[in-house]
Amino acid sequence: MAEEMLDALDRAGVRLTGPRRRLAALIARREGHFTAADLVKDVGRRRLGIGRATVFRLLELLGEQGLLERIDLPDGSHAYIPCEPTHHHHLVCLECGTTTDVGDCGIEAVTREAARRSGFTIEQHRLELFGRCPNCSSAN
Amino acid sequence: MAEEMLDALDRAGVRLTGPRRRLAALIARREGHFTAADLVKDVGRRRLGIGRATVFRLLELLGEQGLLERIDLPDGSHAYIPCEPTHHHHLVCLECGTTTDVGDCGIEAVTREAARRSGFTIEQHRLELFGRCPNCSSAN
DNA sequence: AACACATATGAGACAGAGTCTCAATACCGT
DNA sequence: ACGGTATTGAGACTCTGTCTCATATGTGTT
Repeated sequence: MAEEMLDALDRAGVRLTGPRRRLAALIARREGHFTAADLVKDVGRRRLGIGRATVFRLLELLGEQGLLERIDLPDGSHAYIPCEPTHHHHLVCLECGTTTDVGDCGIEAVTREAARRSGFTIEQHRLELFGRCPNCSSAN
Repeated sequence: MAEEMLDALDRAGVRLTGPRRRLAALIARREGHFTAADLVKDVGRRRLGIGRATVFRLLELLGEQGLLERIDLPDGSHAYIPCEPTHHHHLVCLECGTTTDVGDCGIEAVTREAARRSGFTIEQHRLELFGRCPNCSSAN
């Protein structure tokens, strides 16, 4: 997972620096979504001495490579989810933060229908699903 | 439109104060989506002397009444759209900012399918469509 | 029409997210 | 090992949104 990110960065032609390796490791060991602030806190807790700006810069880089996607939580804050660089949507557990990807579940048909009704040309869409994961639903 | 908002506020049992009336008028004359900052700027330009906090407070109130919905633009910033208080989704023109509502276009089926595949219990979803409105598409 | 009091207001402090600058550092091809 | 360039950390800065609190303003009652 951390390897995967570093490979992608290498392929993108950026340098594999110490801070980037350490951050990749931190991200890899996270589960579910996390915010930039979470990462910054991790950095502080482990006294890695990595600056805030560097954290944001890596998040942006990984986003560009499609290895991380930024989602908008229901409360309006931003979070990141590690994921494959293919088009898909996210299912976020509101209780434990776990996320799962779901591929195309017929959303294409929905956007086509919306385009037909409105006359709009649709260029991008965002679908986010929130609920409870199997664990949290049953634990209840 | 401004009337509609004021009626709703009245029904909600809040006071119809001067600042609220003036803000409702400002919102009513806007087209498409707008940000809190846009409104604050309007207030400043017209020297209405309405505080920032009051603007945010009214946006929240109108949101609670379902007359305004907050959406997340692709760039991560927040905007508001005046709309009817029924469940629906938004189509946002990336060029001129116009928005249109689309009702249920089959999204229910999509969420059911995602729930089946993942085992999640889905509680809420957010679908936002971005593209170009008929005008902007033809103007090209 | 005036009252009484809860609600709303504006100003500005505050908190948090994210960006920018810049001098110092560290990667990496040669 | 070297040199040029990309990257870094620190901290200033901007922007969004929230909070506090003393003051002002609606509104139901009289």
